[in-house]
Amino acid sequence: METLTTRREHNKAVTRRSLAGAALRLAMEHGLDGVTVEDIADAAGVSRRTFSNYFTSKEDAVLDADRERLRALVAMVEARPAGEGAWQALRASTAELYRVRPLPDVEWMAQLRLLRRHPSLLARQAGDQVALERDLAAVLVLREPDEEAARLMAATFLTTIRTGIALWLEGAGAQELPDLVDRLLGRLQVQGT
Amino acid sequence: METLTTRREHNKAVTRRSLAGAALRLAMEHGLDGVTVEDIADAAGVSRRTFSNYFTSKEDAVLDADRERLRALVAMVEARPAGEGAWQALRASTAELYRVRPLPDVEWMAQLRLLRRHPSLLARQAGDQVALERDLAAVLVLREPDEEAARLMAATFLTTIRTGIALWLEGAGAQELPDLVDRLLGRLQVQGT
DNA sequence: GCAATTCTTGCGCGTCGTGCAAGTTTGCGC
DNA sequence: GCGCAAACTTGCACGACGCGCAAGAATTGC
Repeated sequence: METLTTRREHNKAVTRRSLAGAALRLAMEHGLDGVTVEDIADAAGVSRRTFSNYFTSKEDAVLDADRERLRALVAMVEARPAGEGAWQALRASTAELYRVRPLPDVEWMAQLRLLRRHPSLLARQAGDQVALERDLAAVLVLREPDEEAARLMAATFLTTIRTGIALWLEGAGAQELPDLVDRLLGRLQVQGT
Repeated sequence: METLTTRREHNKAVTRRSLAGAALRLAMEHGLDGVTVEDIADAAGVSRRTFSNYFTSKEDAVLDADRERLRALVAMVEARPAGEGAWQALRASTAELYRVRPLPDVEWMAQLRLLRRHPSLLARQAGDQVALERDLAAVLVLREPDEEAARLMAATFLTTIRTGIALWLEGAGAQELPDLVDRLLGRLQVQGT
């Protein structure tokens, strides 16, 4: 059993996962405001100072998995067949994401729901997405040469994802999230060129 | 010259405007990180504690005018002719907003540009918009009965506004912001029902 | 004018983010 | 293995922040 990467990178990845995991777990258990950075650091077995070396805030840590998911999505879009149109590539990648990396079990999601209502998390999530818009647009521009259109697509696409999650969290959750998101994506049309 | 509202409401409004104005001015002058809440409070002639009675953070205060603008926009959408479709009402209201409340002068905007690059402001702005999505969707639902579609429209509309501003800030600013935003809105189509 | 409501202020406390410097771990060439 | 350099962790210290609380000041309505 060898580490594929160097020991350093491996250790860092472990610490990061440990911190993000502890942040999410503790926040779901005690509420976001019921947890301090120190609690998270303790649970991960590192100092408060080290926490700050990885994340700038609790919110940052809690949403780490989310960001990682989105980055994976961008990579999937990039890997779609060359001929495929921009919006189609986005839709297909989204479906692929839910297939390849399904959501955790139901009661876990139930707790996550409560957590996600927290305003500072919503704000942070929105901010993260804004930061990703450029990267996504850069990938899209290969399929949609008009930069303005690519940028608009990236932004509205990410917002649609977020809206889908929001609706799903608000609703009884009767329907599956992937179906809901796909339906929303189908309603949207961004004209290029 | 009588105050139209009660003295209390008037005083509060004055203090709020004073704080928000000082926050924006000082932030443009020294950068967001170069200003403390205390600085802002001093400039507005109130205590640090009182600042917190109005705003929860610097970012909150700096973006106050922005939020107010958006709330005015929602009111405009509500006031559009009854027969008008949802998206059309949004587009028309946006144009109206730029007509009724034009942007301040050029050099003021130039400084604002620098300020707006600050990540914590972008995040906060995005968060503010998310908070407004519900209100906007509630107004839209009169014109677009499908709640899901109304919500999606609200979200993508606000994102388009934000994207327009972002593109405008990044670009040389050669074109007028209202034109840019309107063009983006024209590219987008949200299917109802 | 007076009592009730609302707003301001100062104080205190726990938390947060970060620069810094000392200590520890890891990587790598020899 | 050995030892040096780079990278990472940690504790410390500091300014700043957000907010609960209670006392004082302003405003309201009667």
